[in-house]
Parts: sequence; C-alpha cells; structure tokens
Amino acid sequence: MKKDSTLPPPTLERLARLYVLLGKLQNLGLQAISSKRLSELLGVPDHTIRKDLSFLKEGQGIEPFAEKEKAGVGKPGSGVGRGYPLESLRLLIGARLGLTHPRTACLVGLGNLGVAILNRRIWQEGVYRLVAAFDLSENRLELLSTKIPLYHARELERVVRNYRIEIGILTVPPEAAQETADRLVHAGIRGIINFAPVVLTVKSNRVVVRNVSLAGELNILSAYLYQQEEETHG
Amino acid sequence: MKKDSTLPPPTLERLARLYVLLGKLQNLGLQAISSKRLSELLGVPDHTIRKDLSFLKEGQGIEPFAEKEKAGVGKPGSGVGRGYPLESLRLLIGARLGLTHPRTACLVGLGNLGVAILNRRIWQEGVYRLVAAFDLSENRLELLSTKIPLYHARELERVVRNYRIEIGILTVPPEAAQETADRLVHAGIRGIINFAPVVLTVKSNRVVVRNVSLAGELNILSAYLYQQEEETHG
DNA sequence: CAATAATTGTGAAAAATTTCACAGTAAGGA
DNA sequence: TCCTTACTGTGAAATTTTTCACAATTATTG
Repeated sequence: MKKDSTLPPPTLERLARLYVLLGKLQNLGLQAISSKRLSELLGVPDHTIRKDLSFLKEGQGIEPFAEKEKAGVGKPGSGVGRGYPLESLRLLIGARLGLTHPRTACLVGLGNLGVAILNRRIWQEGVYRLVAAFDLSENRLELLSTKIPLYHARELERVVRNYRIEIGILTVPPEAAQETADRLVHAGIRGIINFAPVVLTVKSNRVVVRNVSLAGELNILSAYLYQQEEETHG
Repeated sequence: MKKDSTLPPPTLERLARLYVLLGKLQNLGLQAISSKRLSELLGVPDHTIRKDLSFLKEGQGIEPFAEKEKAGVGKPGSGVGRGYPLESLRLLIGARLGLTHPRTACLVGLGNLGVAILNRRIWQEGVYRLVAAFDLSENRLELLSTKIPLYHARELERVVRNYRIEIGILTVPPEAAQETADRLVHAGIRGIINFAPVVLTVKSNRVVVRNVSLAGELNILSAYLYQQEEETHG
C-alpha cells in the first residue's frame, strides 16, 4: 500500500487549481512568486499553500539521503527572484498530480454549452486531447467547423473504446444525461465531468465523477450571502 | 455573535446540492427518502447526510423547550413513507440556507456559454431571477430572442445599481473577465460565479466569488485518476 | 560586513470534520 | 401482541485539515 502517494483531497484540489494559475503567471512573463502573493491570487491562506507544497517532495529522492533532505522548492529571503520559481514549481506539481502525460477526452452534446467547450483554448495546449465530440443532430455535425473529429452519438461506444478515451465531458440535455453517462461507463470511460443539470448515478466506483452545477453554485453562493446577512444584523 | 447560524462550509455546500436533488426527486413524484438512498444518489456517506441534517434544527425553537427537544426531521422505522419527507425537508433546508426569498442575478457575456445559461430552465423556477443580460455586440443583442431583458455592456453599472442585482454570472472572454468583475464589484454586486478561464482577484472580502473552471476540473479529475493508477500497480 | 527584510519549511498544537456505534422509534407481519 | 426490520439522531471517538510560530535562509541596504 503506497499510502504516501495519496494527497489529502483538499490539497489535491488546491494544487490542481494552483497548477492552472502558475501557467497563467508564466504566460505573463513572471519568473518567481511568493506564497503570500499566491495566497492573494487564490484566496487561500499563505501557510496553507506552503503546507500543500510540502507534500511535493515526499518520496522524491529514491535513496534516503539522510542529509541535505531539506531541499525545498522555494527560495527564502528577500529581493527579486525569491519565492517559488514558476517553471520548476509547475513541473513538480504536474508530476505529482500526474499531469505530465496527456489525457484523452471526448465531448458529448454540441448545444451552445458543448460548442463553447469545443472552442476552448485548452485543447490547443497539449495537456488534454479532445479526440472526439458527439451529437445527435447530423445537421449540427455538418454545420460546425472545427479541427476536432465529430461523430454521431450512435458511434459513442465504438469511438470511446477505439481511442481508449479516458474522460467524458457531458453537455447533453438533462433528459439524456443519465443514459449517456451509462453508455460512457459501459464503454470504459474513467472519469466524467457533468455539466448537465442532473445528479448522475454511476455504479462503478472506478469512475470518477465531477458535477458542475449552476443551480448548486447559485445555492452555495446564496447561502454564503445569507450567512453574511445574518452576521451583519440580528 | 450569532455563531450558531454559520454552518460548517462542507455541510453548507452539501446541503446546497442536496436541495437541488430534493427538488428533482419531488418532481419525480416521490414523497419520502432515506439517508441511505440519498447517500447513493449524492455519493456522500449516509451518516454524513444525517449529521448535516442535524444542523437544521439548531435554534429552531426560540424558547428553550427543555423537553421534546428532539423533534427530528425524519421518521425512523421501516415501511413506506419512512425516512425524510421530501417536501418538509426541502423547505427546512431552504430556510436554513436562505433560499426562500428570490435572489436577483445578471449574466455578462452572451457567447455560446452565456446563451446556454440564458436558456436554462432554472430562471423559470422562481428561486432566481435573471433580470438582465449584457453583451458588447449590438448585433448579438438584436438577434437573440428571449424574455430576459438584454443590455449593452456599457449599461452594466447603471442596471446593476438600479435593480440592486446581487449575483453576477461571468461568461465573458478571458481578456475581459477581470475588468468586468471589477465593474460588477464597483456597482455593488454581492457574489460572482465566474465561468471565464481566469483566476479573478476581488479585493472586497464582502463579495463571494465562485470559480467554475474546466481546466481546474480536468486537472482534479486527472489527479484522482493518477492516484487510482498508482494504487493499482506499484 | 553587519544588520535588515522577506521569505520558506515544518513540527506541533488547535480546530474542524467525519466516522462510529448504538439507543430509540415505528411500521408491518407472524 | 410481539417480533423483526429499517430507519433516524447524536454524543463521543477518530481522523483529517488547518493554523501557528519560529528557526533557517539569503538578497539588499547602510
């Protein structure tokens, strides 16, 4: 049991977002950044960021170098260039989260939301490969102009199997969501990001599901606002 | 300090999602449901659900009824109708999260994603009122056919102020996201749901921000998959 | 070159959250 | 009526996660 290799879920999720942020900062031409600055950008306390980062060096050295163990990622001290070097930090997080080799994904449902996702720049960046997109409407498939290969939904299982697609992004109408998810799972998908406004049930506990729900977000936001209101007055 | 009124954040977020689920189950004509069944549907352990629900009755009785205090929400025992009555449970959660009076929202950016959100059924359900949608393109504004009032982006501040809009949903291109957020905050918005692929910085800590990020979700999913892979082999 | 300022890294303490385990409750059947 | 079954509700224990506090480190300034 390589228990060491599993990160605390909150840490994993923060690192995953930090990874995205670091990429953007790099594109801005920045070289290094402090935990304090990251803290402001991410809305997470600086000590939490440092603690999260401390998980990166577990099991890095294969041999137990008794001394010099303390090789941290960041450079202490004041002045320019102090803090965490963007590039190497990003690389390290990527390695720890398994973001180094590209994953294959497919998109199911080419309504407005699907097309929005189809056109995202992320597919040009090389970390994720959108190798297929599906829709029921032949018309829709013909009208869309894109480099991503488009298929009719009836081809779903075949294509997912053939290309060993790992991640499915669900942007179908709510009525179709559960059935589509079942088909994806049946075809061997490993993870689903669900944008349809339904609560998916997936039997297999090998499949990771992330629900992205506008209604959920609205409710969470409202609840926080309500708590603010309570605090302020009675 | 009404400390009792703030829920633990994980509980708050689970209840917010549970609220959505309960609505859907009600539409299915169901009357009651057990924590076990909810557990399967939500992917959250049943005891966690029961614990979350136990926060609902804090401070319900204004007078400290020393006896009969234990008035729970759900009905124990076997047979049909046991478990939590859908309707009253949903009402109770709604009351606790402040979901009883409708909140006003606006949508900024009418690209594919914006239009997808514009057309969601949630705006017909009465809990949230989408009172305005904005875009830069006059053309776009004319072409769209919807009951939601559409405005040119230059009207943003005026409309947000006038209607005292509480929640802003950001679906603008990444380049415009930060500036738009600043304008919303300046106009007195209280919460932002950001769908643009940027990390927003909002100074005011009175404004609640929820970032919905495809890249983030993909990274989180991949990281979980990677951990699975690690577990399986060496 | 010494003092200063800004920053990391981390054990240990504190706080928050989840899990456990079981007493209590009520329907339905024997 | 009494037993069985299927639930809830919850203190207390266990676990996880966050926070704290400070020693260690290094560019920069006086």
